Amino acid sequence: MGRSPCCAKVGLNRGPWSAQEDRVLTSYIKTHGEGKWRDLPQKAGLRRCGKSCRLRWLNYLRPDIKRGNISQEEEELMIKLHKLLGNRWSLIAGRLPGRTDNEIKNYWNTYLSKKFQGKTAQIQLNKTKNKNTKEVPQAKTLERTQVIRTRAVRCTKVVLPLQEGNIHMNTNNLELASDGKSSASSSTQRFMDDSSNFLMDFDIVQEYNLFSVQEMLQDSSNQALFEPNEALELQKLCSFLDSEDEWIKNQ
DNA sequence: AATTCTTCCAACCGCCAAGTT
DNA sequence: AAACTTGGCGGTTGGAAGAAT
Repeated sequence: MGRSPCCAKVGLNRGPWSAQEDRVLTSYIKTHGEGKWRDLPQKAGLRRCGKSCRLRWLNYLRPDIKRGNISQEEEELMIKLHKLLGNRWSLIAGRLPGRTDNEIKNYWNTYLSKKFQGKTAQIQLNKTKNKNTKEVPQAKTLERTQVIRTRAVRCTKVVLPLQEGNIHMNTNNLELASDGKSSASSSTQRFMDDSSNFLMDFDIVQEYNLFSVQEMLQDSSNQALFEPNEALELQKLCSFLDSEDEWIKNQ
């Protein structure tokens, strides 16, 4: 009973990957694509756990990965997103093209967390160290706001109907597409066709912090955080939740 | 030059939720 | 419905590399 291990761990390689292992994994994924991590090691001829293969590919071998030299712009974006989302590394990484959650997490824990120590409303930044001798701006301040709590889950099938003129509906009525296509209404289909799935990352039913989003959207310096269509969707979501609250109060 | 200390990050671990049987 | 599997996440750690003594 209980959770079985992802693989038999006996006789498997552990620790740093060799160049040969990297080549084997890269070659296999280029031919067969990602996924089926459990079976991959055996099929590819690697003496590694499937999880380890997945991690190595996602965090290091993927062709679209940028490594190192995090720019000032990326750092500022990281700080803003962390302020908004907290330790939701995968979500933050999703807003920083080419960066992985592991890299963001490491960068935060190594450099940025040291800047933002303390629990007061305003935090002095005084750490300047950076591996690449890049100077980090000093004496910045960061206002602490509540973060939007999201769930670290695969969230691919929750659809938020956000069309203009949306009627009131209880959150229990949020439409769930059973197969991602057949049950999608025109509004949900529109949403799924949208280039941005950003909003689907949030669990609005239980943990959405409306105030934080509204506050964030009102701050023009945060505009760069979102694509125009994403900002629009967030604003629609705020309006929708506002009207939803009103409607519930009136029942 | 040798030793100790510190920093950094790749990799591991356990947990959770979704998906499958 | 329950049991089990899979994929994904965030927290933590071990060891290599660099800095300090």
